[in-house]
Amino acid sequence: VRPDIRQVAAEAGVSTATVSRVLSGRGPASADATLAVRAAAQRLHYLPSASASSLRTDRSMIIGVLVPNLANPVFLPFLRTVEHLAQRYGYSVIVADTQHSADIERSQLDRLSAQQIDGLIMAGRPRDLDHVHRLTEAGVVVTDPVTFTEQEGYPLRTIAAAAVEDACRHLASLGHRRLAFVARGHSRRRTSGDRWRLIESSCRGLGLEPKRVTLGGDGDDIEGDTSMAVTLDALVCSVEGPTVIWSNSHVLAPLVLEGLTVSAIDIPTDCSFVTFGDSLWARAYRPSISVISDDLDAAATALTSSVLHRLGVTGAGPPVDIPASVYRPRMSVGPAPLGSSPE
Amino acid sequence: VRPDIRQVAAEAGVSTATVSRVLSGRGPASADATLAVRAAAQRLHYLPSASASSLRTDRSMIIGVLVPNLANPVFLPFLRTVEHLAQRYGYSVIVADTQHSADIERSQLDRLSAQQIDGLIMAGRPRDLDHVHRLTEAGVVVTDPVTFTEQEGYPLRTIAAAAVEDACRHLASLGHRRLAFVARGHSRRRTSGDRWRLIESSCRGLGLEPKRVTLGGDGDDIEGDTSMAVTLDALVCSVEGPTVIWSNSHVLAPLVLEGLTVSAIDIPTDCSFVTFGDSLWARAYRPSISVISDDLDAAATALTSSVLHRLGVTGAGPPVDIPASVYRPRMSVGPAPLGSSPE
DNA sequence: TTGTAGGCGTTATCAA
DNA sequence: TTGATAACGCCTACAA
Repeated sequence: VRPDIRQVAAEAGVSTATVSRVLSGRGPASADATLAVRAAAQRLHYLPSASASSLRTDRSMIIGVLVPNLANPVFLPFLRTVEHLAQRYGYSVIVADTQHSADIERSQLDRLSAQQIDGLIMAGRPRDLDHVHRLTEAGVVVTDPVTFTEQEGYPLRTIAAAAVEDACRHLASLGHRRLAFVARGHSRRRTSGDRWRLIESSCRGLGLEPKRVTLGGDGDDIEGDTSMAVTLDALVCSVEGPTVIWSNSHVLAPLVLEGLTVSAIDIPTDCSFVTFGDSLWARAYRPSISVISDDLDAAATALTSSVLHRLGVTGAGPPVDIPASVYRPRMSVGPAPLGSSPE
Repeated sequence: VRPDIRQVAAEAGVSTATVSRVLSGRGPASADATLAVRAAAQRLHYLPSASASSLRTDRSMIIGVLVPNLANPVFLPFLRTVEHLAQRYGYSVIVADTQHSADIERSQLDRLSAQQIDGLIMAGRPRDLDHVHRLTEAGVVVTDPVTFTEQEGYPLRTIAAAAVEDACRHLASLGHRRLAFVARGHSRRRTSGDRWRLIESSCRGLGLEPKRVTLGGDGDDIEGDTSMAVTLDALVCSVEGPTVIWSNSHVLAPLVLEGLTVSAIDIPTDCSFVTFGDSLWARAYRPSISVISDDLDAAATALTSSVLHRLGVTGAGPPVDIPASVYRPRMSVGPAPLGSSPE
C-alpha cells in the first residue's frame, strides 16, 4: 500500500539512485531532478522506509530514553526536553521504563539495542554496567547523569551538595536542632541513599541532628494511607521529636503533608517542612513549601545535546553543563518551636 | 561489532534458517538445534536486528504515542501504562509531542509513519484527519479517544458529562448561583471548548449561571504571573461576581489558587473551587480540592489493548471501555457566601 | 527437521 | 550529474 522508491523514480522519470540522493540530501543532484523528485514524492505521499534505510546505513535515527520510574512526574519535563531536541534534529525517541528493577533494565536495554538505537540517555544511573558497556561497544552513544558529570569534571555530588548545605544552614540558623528525612521503605532505588548521605554530612557541625525515617510503601506511585499519619504523629509529637520534616521527593510530599494535617501538626508552627523537588503545587500550597529545586529541563538538555554532539549532529550546539540544585526557602520553613531546643 | 545471524549459525553449527526459526519461535526446530542455537546466541550476545527483520516482515514492533502536550503531567500515567503494556508484548514505544500544533502533528505523524510503526495511539483528538487516514491505509492501527469511544458505542461526551452534572448539581444545592470557568487564553487546543459546553449545558435548569473567563498565557507550562491575581480579584470581588471558580486543568489549578491567596480570597468561605484533574496535591491541599477525576490509566489501558488486539497480539485480553469521569467533592466546595444569591 | 536461496527498500560504489 | 548494481541482516518458500 505504501509507495516505494521505485515508484517515485518512475513517476519522476529518474533512477532510484537519484531519488535517494535528492531526498536524503546526500550526493549531487541537478535542479531539474531535484524538483521532479520532490514533486513526485509529494504526489505519492512517499516516505522512505526507516527500516530499509537503517539497515543500509546502520543509523536508526532513534534515541532511547531509559527512565527508572515513569510514574514519577519529575521525568516528564525531562522526557519532553529530550523529545523536542531529538525531534528538531530528526531523531525519534523510544521511552523505556525500568521500574527500578535490574532485570527489567536489562531486558529494556536489550530491546533498545535490538532496535538499533543510535544513542541512549539514562535518566538514572545504570545498574548493570556490563550491559551498558556492551551497548557502547555496539556503537551506541550512551549518556547518564553520573558518567556525564564525571566526563565534564563535575562530580554529581556537588550538584546537589550546595543546595542541601544552604537548606541545613538556614534551618540551623532558625534554631532547629533535630531533622527527620522521610523516604519510602526499602526502595530498590539509590537516590534516597545519596540524598541521605548529603543531608547527614551537611548537618555536621551545624548542631543539627539528622534522622532517617523509613515509611511503608515502595514506589513513587503508591497512595497514602493512614499509617502515614500515625507514623508522623508518633514521630513529631515524641519528646525529642524533630522540628523539621524533609521529604525525599515531590511525590512523597503531598502524602506527608496530608498525614501532618490529619495529625493536626501545623506548618511551620509545630514543624518546618522541606522537600526535594519543586512544582507549581508546592508554590501554591499554603504555607508555600520550601524545596530543593533541580532544573531537569536543563539536565535533559545537557544530556541530549551531549548525545547529539557525539552522534555528529551539526548545529546541535556544544554540550552544556548540568546546573546545580538550588534551595528555595518558602513559608513552610519557620523558627523552631519554643522549648524544642534545650538551651 | 555486532554479531550477525551467520556468526550465530556458525557458532551453533547450523544454518541461518535454523537460527531464525529457533529464535523467532516460528517454524519447527529439533531440541538439539534449539539448545545449540540458544547457547550460541547467548555466548555472542546476539540480538536480531530490528531494522532487518522489520524490513523483511513488515512489522516494526513499535507503537507510536502522540500526545498533544508532553508538558502536561496528566499524560505521564497515560504514557506509563502504554509503555508497560507494550513492553509486556514485546513492543517498543515511540513518543511524539504535537505541542498543540497542526503542523507539528503532521510532521510527527510523518516521522512515525516513516518509522513503520505498527500501531498509533493518539492521546488527543487528531487535527488532520486526512493525514491519519493515510496512516490507516498504510496498514497502521490507529486509535484515539474519540474514534475509540465511538467504535465502542460510547460517545466521548458521556464520559465526562455525568461527572460535570454531578458537580453542578452539588454546587447549585449549596446555594451557588454564579460560576466562572477559567481557562488559558486563545488556546489552540479544543478540550477547554468541549468542557465549557459541557458545563454550560449542565448548569441549565439549575439556576446556575456559568461564565467563561479567559486568562492570559497559552500553554500548560507557562508560569503564573501577577496579572492572574489582579484578574481574579476583579472577578470575584465584583458586585455580581461568581461564587465558584472552576479551573480547566490540574496544571492551571495551582496558579489560580496562588492568585486567590494573593487576593486574600478564602476558599471555601468567599468562593468555592473545582478543577478538572485529580492529583495527590489536590487532595493534600488545605482545603482539599474538589475535582473531576479521569482515570487515565484506564483510558491508556483501553486504547493500548485495543491496538494490541487489532494487531493480533494474543493474550492481550479483550479491549476494555474507557471509564467515565467522576466528581469528587472535597473541602474546597462549600455553601455559597451569604448575600451572594439575592432571594 | 534442515539448508539453500531470493528478496524486503534503501543507499553507496562505481562506471558512464 | 546520472544510472545500474551490489550489498545491509533477516525471514521464509521451497527443495531436500
